[in-house]
Amino acid sequence: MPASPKRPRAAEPRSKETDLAARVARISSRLKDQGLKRSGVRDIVVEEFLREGTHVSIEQLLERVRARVPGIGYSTVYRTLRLLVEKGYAIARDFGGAQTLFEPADKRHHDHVVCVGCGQVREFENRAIEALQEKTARRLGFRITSHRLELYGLCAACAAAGRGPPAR
Amino acid sequence: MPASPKRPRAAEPRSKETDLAARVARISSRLKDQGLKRSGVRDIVVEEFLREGTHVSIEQLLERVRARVPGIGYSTVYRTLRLLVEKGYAIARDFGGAQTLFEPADKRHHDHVVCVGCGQVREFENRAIEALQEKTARRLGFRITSHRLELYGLCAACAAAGRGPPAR
DNA sequence: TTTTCTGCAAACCATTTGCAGTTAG
DNA sequence: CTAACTGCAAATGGTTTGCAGAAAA
Repeated sequence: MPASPKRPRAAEPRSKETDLAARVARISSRLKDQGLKRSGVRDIVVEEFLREGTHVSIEQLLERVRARVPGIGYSTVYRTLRLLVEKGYAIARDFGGAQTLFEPADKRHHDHVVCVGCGQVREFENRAIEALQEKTARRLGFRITSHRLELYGLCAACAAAGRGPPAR
Repeated sequence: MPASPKRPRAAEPRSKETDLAARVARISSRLKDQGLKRSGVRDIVVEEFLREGTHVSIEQLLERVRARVPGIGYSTVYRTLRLLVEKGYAIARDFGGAQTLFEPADKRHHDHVVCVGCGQVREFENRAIEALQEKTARRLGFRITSHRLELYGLCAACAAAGRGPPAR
């Protein structure tokens, strides 16, 4: 018989796309459980949002979605993202720029380093810092529910190029 | 002779007001050195801003200044605060609320704990956290120029009262 | 059918800016 | 006089909302 494609022994390796579709379906179905109606347009927004994976602006997202749903308007993207944030599927981040950036909520907790030269955002995680935050807050009588830690500076490339913050 | 008021032996204790006036004068004079013109209205805005000392919104500040300069408009306060920020006399903070809050820049560096129940903002300083931030950033190839650390949670009073974040 | 979703245009809201008159140097 | 300052009203720009028609349950 002709050589059939080898498959890795453990689990069928779901393709990125299959995986994406599954995540979209899961969210869509949970929303339906809450009385909302399924919508093709919304599914596409959610899919493109999840595909992006990190720190998208409404505008960037709109652009990507427009490629598939030419007539879609700003409001739908705004409304969908607000819904995702409300339901806990997305996190809204404000890094000081004009617009809000969004990222999927199903990632590990992390903080951000932002390059003031090129605007790139990198993530990091530091248990020691978190622990100190907790301790500090407790000392002040606060019970912390969330925090925000952002480091601003120049990435290696920008520092080498002598680039600085965008002209003011 | 009648008992004259005792004065502490070291230095004449400048009153809060005298001190305030001096700080205003110093800023005003430095601004003049840079080609700007002195202005009574601006001096008052600066004075009320410094008197407040922490985390004022434009609106709060406008209210205080209006008590002394009834006809003053929003734009003047906005322009003055922007000037103070540009020249390094004020720091603009965005704690997630609608409006920007301002605080004098001549304070020690510090971070903030914000109560999501009552909105109060407390300051703290933690060298250990700062050091870890530096180290973390360096590991990622970044040279940090500034950072932002905010802890959000409930203060003791709000926790006791079972208060939560403002109704959504 | 009934309710949610969607696109469009208008509304919002904090902040900025253009303009014409006022004031400091 | 000249350039900076001020109040006002209009403009900005990201985000939200009201409305009427389209689509899902």
